[in-house]
Amino acid sequence: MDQHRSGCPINLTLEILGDGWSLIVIRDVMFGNRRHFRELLGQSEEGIASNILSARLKRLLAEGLLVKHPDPTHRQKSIYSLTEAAIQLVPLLVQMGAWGRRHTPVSRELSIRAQLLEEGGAQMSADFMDELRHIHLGAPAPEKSVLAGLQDAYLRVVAGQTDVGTTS
Amino acid sequence: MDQHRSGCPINLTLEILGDGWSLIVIRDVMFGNRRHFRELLGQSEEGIASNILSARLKRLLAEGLLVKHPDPTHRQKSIYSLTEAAIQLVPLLVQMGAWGRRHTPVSRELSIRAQLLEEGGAQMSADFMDELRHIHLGAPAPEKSVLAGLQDAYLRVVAGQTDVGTTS
DNA sequence: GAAAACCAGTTTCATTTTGCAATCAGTTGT
DNA sequence: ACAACTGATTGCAAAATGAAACTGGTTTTC
Repeated sequence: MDQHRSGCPINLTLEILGDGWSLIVIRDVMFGNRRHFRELLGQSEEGIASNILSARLKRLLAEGLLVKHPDPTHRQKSIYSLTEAAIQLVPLLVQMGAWGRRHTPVSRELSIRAQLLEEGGAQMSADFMDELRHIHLGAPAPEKSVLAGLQDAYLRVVAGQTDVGTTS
Repeated sequence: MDQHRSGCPINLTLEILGDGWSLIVIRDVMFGNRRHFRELLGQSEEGIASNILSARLKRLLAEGLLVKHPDPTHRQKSIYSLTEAAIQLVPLLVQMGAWGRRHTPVSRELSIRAQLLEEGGAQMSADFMDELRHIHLGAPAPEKSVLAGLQDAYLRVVAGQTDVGTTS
């Protein structure tokens, strides 16, 4: 947090998230529920290097988008959690997914979640954010799990079924 | 366009726009209606360097987010226009502005546009996109100009009036 | 209780990208 | 002819990235 290029909200958001990896990390914590260093390192589609992941986690902690807690089951492990600021990135990520689905060569398996979130509209995003507040901030659990529904749809697509999301 | 890291829509969007300057350039073309190299170079709040601007314009042309036309008034000048793909970034930029306004130290003058677009909702974004299609793609002109409204509000804030956007 | 596997990073080093200032050649106005 | 302006390019130092090996510690396995 030295000096800012300008006070424009788009610029300031870009100064925090405007690189190739920060939002990937947040995406994996948010949608993949990856909470440890090794989970983020190994199970990522994109294959982030350990030094880059380390640097990004450090920066996201400093920027207040993530919080680190010790893991009771393993003295060396830390559990990374989203903060409210990161949870409020949901609509932005939904828009990124929607744009990517329309203008880039996405794969079907990896875009089904984006499709469902786009079709689910603001209500679904709000429900998802409530669920994230439960998972990461300890808020009361919502009745239904958006995340489970997204994961179900993903697994169905991976399994080869193609009639997902067609609101017939 | 060599190899992609993954087929995830968020990742693919990040591969195109995940740097500190690309969205700044698009923002200036979109909201500031800067259409020439020099306009983008000199009148930007953030002070982009000429080699970076040159590289970014080249990449945005290659990615299909901008299009370049010769300027009839000057043989060396080019007019940069947004493509439909870039115009569809409006909701994303609105979300970036909304998040930035909530979680970064924005300045009042530079965030009034973001505030109005956020308050205007999906309808205002759609109207704005129609206006951009008129300006950049030659589509028929809409009745009312969103851009003029945003600029008005900006100038009112700069002039010192503080009762803008308070939906009393 | 020793060995193996796992953990969160760090170190090293080559390559690439940025940031900044100076420069460039072509174009236009005077 | 000449100065100002056009969209860039060049040179160079600093920073960021990427891949792999490595570290110090922890837990599991045999």
